[in-house]
Amino acid sequence: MGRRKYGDGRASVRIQDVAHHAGVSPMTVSRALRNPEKVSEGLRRRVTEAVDRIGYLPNRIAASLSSDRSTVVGLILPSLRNSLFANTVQGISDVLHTAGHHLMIADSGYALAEEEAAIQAFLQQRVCGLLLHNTKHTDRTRRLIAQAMVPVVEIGDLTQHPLDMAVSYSNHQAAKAMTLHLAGRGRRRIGFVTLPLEDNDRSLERRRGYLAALAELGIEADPRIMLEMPGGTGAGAQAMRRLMQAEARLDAVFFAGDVLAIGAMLECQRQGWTVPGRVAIASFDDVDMLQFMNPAVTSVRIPRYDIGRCCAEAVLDRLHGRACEPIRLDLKFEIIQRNST
Amino acid sequence: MGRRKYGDGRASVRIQDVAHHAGVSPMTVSRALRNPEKVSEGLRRRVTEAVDRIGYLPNRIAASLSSDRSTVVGLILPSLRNSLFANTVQGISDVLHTAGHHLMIADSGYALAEEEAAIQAFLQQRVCGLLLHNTKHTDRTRRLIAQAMVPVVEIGDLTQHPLDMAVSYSNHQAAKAMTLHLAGRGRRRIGFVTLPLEDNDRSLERRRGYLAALAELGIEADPRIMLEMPGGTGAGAQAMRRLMQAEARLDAVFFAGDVLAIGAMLECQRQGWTVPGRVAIASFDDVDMLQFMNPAVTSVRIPRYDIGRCCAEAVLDRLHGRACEPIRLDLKFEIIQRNST
DNA sequence: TTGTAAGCGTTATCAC
DNA sequence: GTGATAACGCTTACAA
Repeated sequence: MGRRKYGDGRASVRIQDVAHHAGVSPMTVSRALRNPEKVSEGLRRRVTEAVDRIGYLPNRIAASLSSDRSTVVGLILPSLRNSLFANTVQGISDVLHTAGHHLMIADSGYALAEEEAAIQAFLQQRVCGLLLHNTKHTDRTRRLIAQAMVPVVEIGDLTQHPLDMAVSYSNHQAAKAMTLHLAGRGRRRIGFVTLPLEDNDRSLERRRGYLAALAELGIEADPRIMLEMPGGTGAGAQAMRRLMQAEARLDAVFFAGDVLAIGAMLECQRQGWTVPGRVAIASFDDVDMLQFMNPAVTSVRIPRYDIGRCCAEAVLDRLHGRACEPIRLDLKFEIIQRNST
Repeated sequence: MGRRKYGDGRASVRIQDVAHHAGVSPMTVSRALRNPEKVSEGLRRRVTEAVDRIGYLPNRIAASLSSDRSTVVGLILPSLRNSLFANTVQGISDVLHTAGHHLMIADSGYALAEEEAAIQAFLQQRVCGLLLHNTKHTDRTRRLIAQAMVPVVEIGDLTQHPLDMAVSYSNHQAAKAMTLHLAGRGRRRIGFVTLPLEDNDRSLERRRGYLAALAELGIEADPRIMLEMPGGTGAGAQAMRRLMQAEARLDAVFFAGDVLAIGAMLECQRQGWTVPGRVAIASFDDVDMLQFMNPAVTSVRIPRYDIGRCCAEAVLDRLHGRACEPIRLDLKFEIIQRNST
């Protein structure tokens, strides 16, 4: 036996209620709402009137179960606090919204195991697509995704071997390009400050890019001027002090994170180290702030919003049967040169 | 007749498949997974083994439909780009994650009609709770929510008359307190720069707070030194110039938005207007950056992360039958005084 | 163009 | 402690 016994009262209005009020069958209601053109005008009007009168809100849970189609896309970021991701999220949201889809968000706290848990949870919610910032994953994550038959886009780095699709830019190339830019401005002793490397493919790729540039330039990498720091303005300031102390001939620092760079700039002001006279400063991720610093800071600009748009579109394309083969889309980057270099 | 005809193959493994493999009924599988203690140890193990072997992921869509219980909370923000909200989102996510719940996000683009549409969409998804940054809503929004029987928390301002619950701080009191602080530092001609006011209850409350403080101080409000600006560092800089031009005796400016204040600070540096000598600067929303400016900027600190935690907890409490009466929780604010005032 | 019947994968209920 | 059965509210497939 079922429930609905002691007037336990589910609150919500069902399609059948609309059908009664409009004097039609539930199927006609369903059609009138989803394919109005497939229903005669009279019925169509009676249905929409009934819907308005009794306040019917179609139950998408039931629709999803029945049709085996979901409209929810899952996004997993390392952190929700990072304002850089905000642009990407907005791009995703804009595209999904236009298509009548929805967005679920989780964060992995920069932990692979948490990413795995979040993916499992999303698959249980039967999301119709998965957007992952990470490109490094646990084995079980790979297995889950292989089984799931759901489009997946990795967006944090243009990895060589995506799980499925990749829409991003090359952290490696970007970091290399910026290092070469500094060299092009006559700098030779170029420090490098990275965010934590553990399980972070983006940070690792950026460091690799920096090292690749040095190799190409025939400059030997000097571990004393390569720092791994936590995030935050304070960490940037501290890094700046430590580098200046470690190497008197230091003539440039490349910060692989915007907040670090800002902290470093402010520290230079405090210490009276002129930029770029005494030392050049370059940043990754072109936040608004950098161009308003004094001097304005040279930076790698990443098309974060576009990455969001394109990864969402990649999922939708797959769902709609357009563009069925896995894509690997490079949205590039730009070196924005300003007065700090 | 149903489907499952020409081997159209829904991919996913069902509870029944687990049941077969474990040699038990589907109900036992369901119980073993949700209430392990209600199943004998032997069956429990057989079930978990079967689950692992065939890679079963419970279908939460079906579970939700059957049990009329969802684990998804919907959050609607004016924008996803604003990094201030990021802290709140993280707080929400942390709490929901711990409780095994999930988060859907949408943005209203600061438009009431979009908020309404997002709420309708979320209700169709049968979210178990709704978190709204806005406190101003369309009539239809109010009707939708009244019908929905879902816990709702408004988090952008501690409104006097919440739809249901409110977890926030008083924008009015905060702006008033900061204005009084400036007066307490001997300032009399205090400019005020706000973000767009239209349909934005937070901005309106902040301006009301500013005006209330002036009234209390017996200072007449001067429209020439009250500006409404779009967001961004550039707008802050521009506002600063216009205010200095409009009123030579200007001795303080209160920016009701952190990015505006930063832009203004940078402009003061460029123009050689000493802070706080020539003019004091105060900000709303204590972002990291403000304390690293030179001089560090006095600001209202809002407990954004805690607001996120508490609003999520309010929803969960209601769902679990704890704390059934509507709460209105004031998380307060702090005036962080620094060298700019 | 409209309606009927079956079934989506789970859980609530009751019987054993 | 375990299982059979009937829903949950919708859509697919097919018949009229």
